[in-house]
Amino acid sequence: MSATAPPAALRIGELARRVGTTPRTIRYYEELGLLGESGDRPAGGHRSYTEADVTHLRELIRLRELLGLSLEELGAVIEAEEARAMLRAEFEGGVADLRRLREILNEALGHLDVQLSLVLRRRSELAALEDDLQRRRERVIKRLAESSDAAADTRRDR
Amino acid sequence: MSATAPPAALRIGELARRVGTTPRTIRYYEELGLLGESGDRPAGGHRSYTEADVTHLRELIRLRELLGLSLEELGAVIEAEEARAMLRAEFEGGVADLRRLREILNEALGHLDVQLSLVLRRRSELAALEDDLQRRRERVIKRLAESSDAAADTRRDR
DNA sequence: GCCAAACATGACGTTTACGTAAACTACGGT
DNA sequence: ACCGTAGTTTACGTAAACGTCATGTTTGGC
Repeated sequence: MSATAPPAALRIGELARRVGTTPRTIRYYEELGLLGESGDRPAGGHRSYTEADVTHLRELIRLRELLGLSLEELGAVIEAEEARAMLRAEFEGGVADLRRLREILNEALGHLDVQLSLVLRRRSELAALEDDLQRRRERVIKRLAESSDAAADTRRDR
Repeated sequence: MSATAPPAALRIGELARRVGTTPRTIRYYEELGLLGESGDRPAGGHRSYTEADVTHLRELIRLRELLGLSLEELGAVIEAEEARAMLRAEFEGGVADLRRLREILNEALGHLDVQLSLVLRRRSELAALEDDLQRRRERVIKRLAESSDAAADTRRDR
């Protein structure tokens, strides 16, 4: 009996269903290097994924959709995740030196900051758009009110 | 001398430069029906645009980029602008009836609301993403601090 | 050990959103 | 009237991001 429940390995179809995409897309992303090559696979054997892969892939899709990044840009951006994986891998089998740890953490921090800056820019652009739309909406409403007044005048006049 | 300054007609190259795109793209958009067909053109004659077209095209590009809409979806969404144009056209040559006016205004309002709802959804999704990133950032920073403490311990121990 | 369902691996097809080249034409200035 | 620059149409090309077979292989269950 293990202390933590087994990760319950997923196959590509399940993973696809879980994140709302298709197996083909997942293989494509792997081909582009956006998803770790699933370690060692018997060459022809089925790909196997963990719960962590689910969140990772969801994250990829989220960045793609919300920031409008191309898959290539995405690859450049998500090296933060790789740093995290690297960290986990290095500490999996025992202790590692602190110097290396802080190196990795700093790298991850840099990548997170890049992503945050992208998000902030988008956010402000969206806010500007929203303001414009809101202003236009007000103007339309004002004109509707005016037209209503005019109609009232007409009724009064006749 | 006219009361208002002449609209200073633009040709396709200038328009493209102004909005940061290419003539090809503009013709393509026209082909898809996203840009009014420039009224009557001598069949082979140059396309002519006004300052209003500049803002209109900018708006299209903005919606496309920020909301991640396909050109087809865009076409469905921007009928608000067409309503506005219709209104302007109908009132250009004189008076029109109030019933029709309010009809058009209500239509425009509906389309604006659709756009606003799209923007709001995006906005909240982006906010969620930002929160996640921020949280992760905090965690990394905390771990960096911890590693700094550990380093201090090491120095003290030796 | 067998079998159906799911997966693997090419390879080619498809859609979207334009780019690019060719051959011809229109416009504005001198 | 001429001429260079920019524009027109038509058509084919293309990069990105997958979809869609076809064919063979794995896996989990009985």
